[in-house]
Amino acid sequence: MNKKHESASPRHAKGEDTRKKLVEAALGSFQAQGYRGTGISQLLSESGFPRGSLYFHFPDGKEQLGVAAMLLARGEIGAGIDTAFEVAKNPTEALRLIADGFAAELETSGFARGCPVTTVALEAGDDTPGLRAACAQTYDDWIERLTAHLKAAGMGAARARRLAAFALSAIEGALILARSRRSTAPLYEAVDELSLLLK
Amino acid sequence: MNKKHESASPRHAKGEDTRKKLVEAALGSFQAQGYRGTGISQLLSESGFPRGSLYFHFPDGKEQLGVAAMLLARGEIGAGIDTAFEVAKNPTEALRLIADGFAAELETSGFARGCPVTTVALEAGDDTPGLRAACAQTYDDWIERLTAHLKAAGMGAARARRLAAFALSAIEGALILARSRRSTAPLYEAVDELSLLLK
DNA sequence: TGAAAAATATGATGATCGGTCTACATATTT
DNA sequence: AAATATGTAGACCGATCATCATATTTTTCA
Repeated sequence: MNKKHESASPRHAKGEDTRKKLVEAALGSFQAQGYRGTGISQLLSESGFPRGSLYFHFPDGKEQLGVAAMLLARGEIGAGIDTAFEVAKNPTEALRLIADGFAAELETSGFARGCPVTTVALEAGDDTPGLRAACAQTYDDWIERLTAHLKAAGMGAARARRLAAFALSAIEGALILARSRRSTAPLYEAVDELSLLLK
Repeated sequence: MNKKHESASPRHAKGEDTRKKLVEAALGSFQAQGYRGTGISQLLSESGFPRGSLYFHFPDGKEQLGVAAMLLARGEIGAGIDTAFEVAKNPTEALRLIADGFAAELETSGFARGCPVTTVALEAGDDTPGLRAACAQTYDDWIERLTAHLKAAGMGAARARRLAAFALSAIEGALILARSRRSTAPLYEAVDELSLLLK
């Protein structure tokens, strides 16, 4: 009768589960419609949870939910970066794999879902300082990962850090153009140009 | 008593003047706070116009105002691109001048104002198709201008178009990182890396 | 000039939706 | 059995955008 003991992951209390689903739903909607473009009510009706559940898990409301969503995005895309560099033979190929991931996201969503962080970062102003900080930390985390991988590929530390930041800039910008033009071409063109610098 | 005759610019009907001021106020607020983050009421109280005036000049409401703002941004930044390439000796220097412009905008606003189009473009979804189109056209316009200038500098047509799009990607992405980290460094680093490709 | 017509300005109003909070019910743990 | 964790329901207030009927100004043209 007790369901808790048959759970596959005993560490997962039931509450953690609804919390996780809320964050996932939030990330998906934020990514496609933006932070302000996503209403709490919409989020709840989509995920099926009642209103109060959200405010139990996120007493500080929408912004706290946004921060959690950014944290999730950081981990997901960060892991994507790591595996891309592990699988690929060289940095150029790794960037191409990363581009593949974003391209798939764009195409399966009708070019609605670009970078989940950028979408939110541009909306986060002084009124949502926590959200703003979470976005900034996410970018920093990705740059650090990229830097580490470039160094591991034999690049000098200073050059690696610089190229890592530039690669992120270029890819983020290409994602915006790609979304706007409804084409993944800018993404792959950016990778091609970046590969010229990866020598 | 009649004020109309002492106007310095006889071509400017009075109505056009308030329309222009509304668009300028809108662009400024959209750039700093985003499209959805900017309320009509806020816009009106800032510019001092009554509510009805806006809906007289923009019967389709906020979205039409947004489209007009994007058109203004297109012209302003487009002109900035042109003059940068006219003044500069080479494309690298031109990009640096363009970066200077964005850097000044960032710093005078406490890193609140990045690219006015990107801020809006990521918020424009299927619910605001006109706004989305206006953003896309603006990017296209800028890429065309950049392409023309690169070709004028002796670059092949295909390479020019490709580099133009990549340069825009890189600068737009750098603007996002710059805003997020509250530093203009990513902007100039992007220009430095781009200059390596401009040979 | 002067009166009709068009253009523009005005602000009260409404319907909707936003995020937040409170009070209570149920489940789970101690 | 007591205590805590979580789920549920609905009411709240403020802000949002859009609309309207009505002034006022500007233009037209007889």
